[in-house]
Amino acid sequence: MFSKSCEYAIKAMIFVAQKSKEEARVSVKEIAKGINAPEHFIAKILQELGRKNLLQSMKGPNGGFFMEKADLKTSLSDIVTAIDGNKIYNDCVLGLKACSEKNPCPVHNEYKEVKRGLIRMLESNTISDFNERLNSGNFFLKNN
Amino acid sequence: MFSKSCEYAIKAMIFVAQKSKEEARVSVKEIAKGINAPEHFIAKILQELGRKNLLQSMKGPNGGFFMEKADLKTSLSDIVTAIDGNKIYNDCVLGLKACSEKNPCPVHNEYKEVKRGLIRMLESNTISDFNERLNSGNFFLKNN
DNA sequence: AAAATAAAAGATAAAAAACTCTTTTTATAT
DNA sequence: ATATAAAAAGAGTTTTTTATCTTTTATTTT
Repeated sequence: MFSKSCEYAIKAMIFVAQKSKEEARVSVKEIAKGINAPEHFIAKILQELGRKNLLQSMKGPNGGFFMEKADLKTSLSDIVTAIDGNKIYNDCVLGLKACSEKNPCPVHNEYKEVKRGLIRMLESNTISDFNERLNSGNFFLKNN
Repeated sequence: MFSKSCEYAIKAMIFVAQKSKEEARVSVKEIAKGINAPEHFIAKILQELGRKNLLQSMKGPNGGFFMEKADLKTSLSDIVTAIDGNKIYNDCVLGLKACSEKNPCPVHNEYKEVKRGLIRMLESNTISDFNERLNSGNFFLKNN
């Protein structure tokens, strides 16, 4: 569904959001540990998320990654698009370049419904939604 | 969504089904050309589909791939599972091994609905459905 | 100003996926 | 029987993705 990078990105965004409640900054090391991701790899992803302005960062002592209030409005779709591009929106399930509404592949119409549901899900779920869920204690991000 | 191999597999299955209406056998070369797939690569995939008994093959002159009536009942799900395994059924969207109904990740419940739709789609669409659609002339498999 | 800390950037390495080439096996036709 | 055709199998190669290591730049603290 998503690339590994994208999975990490989503987890990292949620993790940073959780941690930056009390104005704290989170280092790459903490994030990597917190979401079981390879440190230097997640660093690259965080850089990209920063470039795309989905979260903020500061260098130097007491630096790290953090979120402003606006960043909490980021949707899953924003993250997925930032890291994996918009192939979920555009590409044919069978990888046919010519596939379209007017020239549909045999799976097109059936997949359209699934895709609609997926996109709706991606666009309606935001980081602050996830935050609330985690705060409730009924959801988890840890892998073990 | 699916691996490249899996996309090819689906296209190949549909292509062979189309061609084996009149008892004909189709060579790897024809299939490769017909679905714009690299010849030796699709050959491997066809081998695997054969091993899993989703289609039939014969060696030698006038040999090639073909389908028996029963093979037309193959669902998209059968093909996807044969090539990509059942990660669509089992894996967490965020790649969390510990994610489950009892221990859900923040995306779990929302994704569950999407997944349900996807699986329904995969299981209810068969090769013969695609065949009929292609026969109607309103659907296409060619890439250009 | 100097030392320390942490992200940014760049370069390299390992693993997986996609693709290619060669040889072997099996069936058919002559 | 022999030659031929086509898949099966095996052994690479290339490309992409994932992961690691090193150097540079920015910020803070002393």
